[in-house]
Amino acid sequence: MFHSVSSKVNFPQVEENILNFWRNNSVFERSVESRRGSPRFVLYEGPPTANGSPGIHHVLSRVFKDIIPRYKAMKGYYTPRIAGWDTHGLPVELEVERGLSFSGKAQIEEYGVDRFNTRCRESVFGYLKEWEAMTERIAFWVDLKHPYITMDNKYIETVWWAIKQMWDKGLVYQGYKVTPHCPRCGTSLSSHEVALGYQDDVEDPSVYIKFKVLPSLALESPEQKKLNELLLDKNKPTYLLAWTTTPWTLPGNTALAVAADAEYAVVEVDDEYLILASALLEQVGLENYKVVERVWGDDLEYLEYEPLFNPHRYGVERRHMSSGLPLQEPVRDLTYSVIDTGFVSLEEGTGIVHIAPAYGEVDFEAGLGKELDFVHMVDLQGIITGNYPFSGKFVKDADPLILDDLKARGLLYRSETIRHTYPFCWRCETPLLYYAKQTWYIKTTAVKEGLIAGNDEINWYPEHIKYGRFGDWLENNVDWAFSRERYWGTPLNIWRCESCGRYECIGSVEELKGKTGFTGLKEPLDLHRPFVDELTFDCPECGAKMRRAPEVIDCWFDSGAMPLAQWHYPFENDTLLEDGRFPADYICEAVDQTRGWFYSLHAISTLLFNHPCFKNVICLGHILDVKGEKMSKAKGNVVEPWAVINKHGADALRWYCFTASPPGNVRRFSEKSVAEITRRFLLTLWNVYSFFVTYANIDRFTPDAEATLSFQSELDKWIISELNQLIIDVDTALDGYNPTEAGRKIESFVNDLSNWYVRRSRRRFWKSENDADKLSAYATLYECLVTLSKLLAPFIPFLAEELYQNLVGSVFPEAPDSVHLADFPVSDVTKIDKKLEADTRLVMRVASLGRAARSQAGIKVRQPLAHVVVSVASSNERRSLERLKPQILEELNVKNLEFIDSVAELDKPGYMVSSEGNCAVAIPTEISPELASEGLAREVVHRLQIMRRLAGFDIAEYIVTYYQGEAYMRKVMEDFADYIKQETLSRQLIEGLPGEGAFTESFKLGGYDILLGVKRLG
RNA sequence: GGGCCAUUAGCUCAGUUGGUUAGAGCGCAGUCCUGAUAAGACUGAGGUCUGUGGUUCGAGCCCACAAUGGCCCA
Repeated sequence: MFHSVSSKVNFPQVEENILNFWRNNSVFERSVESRRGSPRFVLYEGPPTANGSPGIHHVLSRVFKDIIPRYKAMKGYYTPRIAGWDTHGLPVELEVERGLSFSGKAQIEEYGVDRFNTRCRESVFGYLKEWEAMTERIAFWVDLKHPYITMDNKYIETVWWAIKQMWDKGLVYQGYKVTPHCPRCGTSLSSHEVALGYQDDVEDPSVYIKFKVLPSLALESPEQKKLNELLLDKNKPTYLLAWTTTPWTLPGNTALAVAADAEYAVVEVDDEYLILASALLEQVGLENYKVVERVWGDDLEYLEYEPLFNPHRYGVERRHMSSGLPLQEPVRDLTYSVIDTGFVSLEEGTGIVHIAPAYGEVDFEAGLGKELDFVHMVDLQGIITGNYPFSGKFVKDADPLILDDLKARGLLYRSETIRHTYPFCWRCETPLLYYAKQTWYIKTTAVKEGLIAGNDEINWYPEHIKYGRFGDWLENNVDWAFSRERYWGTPLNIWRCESCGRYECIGSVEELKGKTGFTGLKEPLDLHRPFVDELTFDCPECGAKMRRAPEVIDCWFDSGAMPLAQWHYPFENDTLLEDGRFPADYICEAVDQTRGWFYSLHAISTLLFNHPCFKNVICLGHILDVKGEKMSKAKGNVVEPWAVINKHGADALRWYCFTASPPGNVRRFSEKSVAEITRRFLLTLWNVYSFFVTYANIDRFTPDAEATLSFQSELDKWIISELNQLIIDVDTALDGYNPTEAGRKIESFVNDLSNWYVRRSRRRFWKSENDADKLSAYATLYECLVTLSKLLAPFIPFLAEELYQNLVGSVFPEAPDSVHLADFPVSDVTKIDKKLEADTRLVMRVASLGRAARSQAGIKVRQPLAHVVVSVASSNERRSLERLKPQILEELNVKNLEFIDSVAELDKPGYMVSSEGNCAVAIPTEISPELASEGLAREVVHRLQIMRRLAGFDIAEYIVTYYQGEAYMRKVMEDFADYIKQETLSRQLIEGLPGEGAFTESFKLGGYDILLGVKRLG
């Protein structure tokens, strides 16, 4: 006996019970261990940070991470899955800073790095319990008891090892480079972080500045000489007109750039001359002034001008951009010159570009190329240094003061504002400053070819990411700025000699401890700041003290090193690269990880081994709200996963994730869709299951593993054929990392099973004799349900388990006690009959048309008709229908099936035709008295069935039926007595008043009055 | 400014290598069926397949350009 199954079901409750079963019986662990020794299938879990509640998008990625390993396990692979937690980085620090109401690094230092990092350490697991609960509840099977954690000493040590490998290959360098810098967080941002924070429509100054040109002796060409004559005119000074949107960089100006091959005009404006590109005269509004001279850009080269702010006058250092940036002596009458560069735009501005090497990437490059001066007058907090009138101000606040100063000196030609796109810090929304400073880099550009070649071997789903978003990113690779001037992170493992400046990279704790003069160690060892900062040793060159560089490393490096660091490679598990644990077969994250984790994994793996570390990747689209807008706390449109799970269950949410839309697309999430999934799919499946169990128990059906289904009807053969085809389809789709297609195929099968197989087989299940046909029906439906439970196990592990345990567990004690320990079904291709499948589709079509004809004629299906007339495209189809004739007769409640050659023959009085394409079906509209009586008998049966249910009788319970009515009705009751008795499980039909305790009702059927009563037997 | 993705019924989505009259589910209106009943069937309304060109005997599908939305980059 199966345990009884109500058609009413509370999925979340069923799921909770199954969770308990899995927990109490270590089913996950056993599902892994039972396949030990088989080939491995490796999933890398991209570590989330548990310092906030998991969102619906985390559910999406976690169920996609789950389904493939579950499938592979059932296919026999050994597939341990290790959880991981990302614990370092700016997001964590910012969360802690927020909690402490800090506004910058100074407060952290004051508070103490020790205490601050302790807070970070606590914060990263603030929501661990909730993450673990959610992970378990949605049945993401992963080993939560032994996770890798990026802040563990062992994890850090592997990261150190990895950096040391790169160091030894000469791939780590310290560059004086302009990087996007967040003045609030006090650190550089990597290019992928910058990408997160662009804002449109930012209002900034748009100003035109005049740079006073000085006469020169060095000018030689005729044009230059003419120019010089103008410059010698003491009454009319000459200015180069330049344009900028960042006035605060003007004190750092050390050159002006022109385009050598562009034409420039000298315009006489009132009592001064202005120089700018001819092409931009109109745009700047100078087209109506007199052009006194036209020259080429290269004539302007080497022209000297007065700096707007002589750095020496304002107490700011001036360095020279030759090797080592040597400090320059004060010069009273400092001049700068015009240079030619390739990047001067003639689309906007003036065609003369202000160059401040400290504050722009191209400016810096130009500075290196032309050996310009380097003037840096802003500190790391974005505050102007020196003794300018605007010193001490934040750069953006200094902008208007700088402009006032220039205006007072007559050097501001025009001041406006523009709206453009500007990058902001993705965490704290402070405008980023492009800022020259020393940063540690990994020379990823050295392995660019390897990155691209490695990508060729990776399967991306969807495919377009491969050579689209990811491929483009690799093609445009720049070196990885991987150091951060922060506190909570893997400390950079580079030590520097205080005296001679020698650097050394340390690759392990052992190596560090073995250094001559090593000191500062406190037990227990904690590799984090500030303790690691205390670890010093002697410089092997000069004997002075070696101190650690103050930076920590980008947390993306942490997570990207997980293939090795989760195993503490190479300090432990040194066979990792050969024993199948590397590379991963599968990873899965959302599309924002293209430049995040996907990249850091790929880069580190390529740098170390010149080999990709993942073979297949599903790249998920983002989840939007029901209106297609991004979910955000501010908008209040964030969907809380627990609410959905508690109401509809995890399986419903999982099935939604897999089948609702292609995984790579953006998806609009609504709870309504999950509710629809439940109705459309889960309840349909449940109803079939409940139907089966109800009747199987009545008939004491016991499946026999050895039995051959030799008595199968055409209907049975058909659904078994569809089932075996389904196994192939699902297997193929999952093997190709396409759960969506696989799930949709299952949906379609369940629909056929419910709405054709079960509907057409119902009478076979409730007829009284236990004959071969009935057994065949049970065995067939049983096989479908058991196979479905296995096919569905990776998708909806709870419901699959419920089906399996009841259908298999209660009958076959020797079978695995969980569907997740079972093997994936194998298709028996000999049972696939394509002809029968096509023929059955045709029958369905004819039945559908027949019902349509009945509907149009207004004749109930309950009313039997003499025949149905069908016209089909070919004699083949006619033969097919002949073969499956019983299905049509029963479905349409007709006595006979007739064929005609052409639709035209049907178009006559007395018939109602319905057609589609080459197929037409007609029913007679005349009903003989005999058929009318039979129809009435069926009507009586129908009413009695409803009464049985209303009276609360059991499905299999026998009753006595009473009736009283007009003569015609009495005759119907007598003529069809056997039929009525059989259908309604009535032992007797008694004419007369219903007995004591009977449930009675009276009806008017076909115009005749009748009183009916039903009563339990004794 | 550049790149990628999407755009098919009110909503969510299918739509094979280009080939009859573009489909499903939900929702809506109506009818039916029902011992799976918190299901099911049928009918109806609802589509210029985002637009404009092009290739072709034939385009929802291929090409070009554009629009809208989303994402990424500068």
